[in-house]
Amino acid sequence: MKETAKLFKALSEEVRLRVLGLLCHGELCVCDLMEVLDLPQSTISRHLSYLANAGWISGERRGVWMYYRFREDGGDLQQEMLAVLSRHLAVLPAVARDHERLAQYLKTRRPCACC
Amino acid sequence: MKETAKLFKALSEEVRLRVLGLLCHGELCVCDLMEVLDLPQSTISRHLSYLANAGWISGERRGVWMYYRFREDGGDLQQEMLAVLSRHLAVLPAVARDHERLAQYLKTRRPCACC
DNA sequence: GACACATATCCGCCTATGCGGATATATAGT
DNA sequence: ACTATATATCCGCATAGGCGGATATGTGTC
Repeated sequence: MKETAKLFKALSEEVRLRVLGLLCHGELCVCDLMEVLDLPQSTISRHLSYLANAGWISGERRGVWMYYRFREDGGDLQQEMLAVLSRHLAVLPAVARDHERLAQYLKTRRPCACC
Repeated sequence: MKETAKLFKALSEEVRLRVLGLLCHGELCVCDLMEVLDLPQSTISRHLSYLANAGWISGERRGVWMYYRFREDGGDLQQEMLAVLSRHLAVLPAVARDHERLAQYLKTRRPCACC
C-alpha cells in the first residue's frame, strides 16, 4: 500500500513527468537531461533519485556518466501504469516540446566514449 | 501537464487510496467512510475534497448526506488509470480488509431516508 | 597525485499538505 | 425558531518535499 502510494507520488510532479517522457525515447544521462530540460544539475539529479527510489527507473554507471532508463522488472501495477502513462505523456504539449529539443540536442551532442 | 500531475498526486496518499478502493463498490457518504476507515470526520472530508478537486470523484447532496462516487466524465488518462487502479487496489491487503469492514457495516447501517 | 568533468548530496529557505479538535454551515424534523 | 445530524472549513502544528547554489564524491586522463 505504501509502495503503491509511493509509485504515484513519484508521478505527481511536473519535472519528473517530463523526465519520464524523455526516457520513453531510451536511456539518458544527467547532463543530457540538464541540457534538454534547461534545469540545474542538482534539480535533475534529485528528481532522478526520487524516481529511482520509487522504483520507476534505474541508473547504470558507464565511465563518468550515469545512464538512467525505465526498469523492466517492476510489478504488475507498474508495468500497466507505464503503458498508460507513456501513451499519455506523448500527447502533452510540454512533453512534445521536450522531444523536439531532445532530437535537436542529439544531433549536436559531442561524441561520447561509451556509446 | 499540471492536471496530469494533480491526478497522480491525489493517488499518492494511503487514506485516499483506501477511500477509492471503497468507492469501487459504489457511492458512499462521509459518515459511511468514517465508520469503515475509523478516521475522524475532518480527515475524511478533507481527503474527499482533495479527490474531488483533482477530478477523481464528485459529490451529490441528498438531504443531509453527501454521496461521493467516481466521475465517469474524466479524460482518457483518467479512465484508463481507473481501470488499472481498481484492479490493483482490490489486490492490496489493506483494501481487502476495508471491503470486509464495509460489508459488515452495511448489514447494520441504520435505515437511510434517501436510498 | 593533480586536474577536469559528471554526478550526488548538503544546505537554508519556502510552500504544500498531513493531522485532528474546534467551529461554522446546511438540512430535516418538530 | 430550536434542535439534531451531517458535512465543510478553520486552526495550529509537524513533516515532506520543491528549489538552486555550494560542496563532496567518483571517475578518467595526464
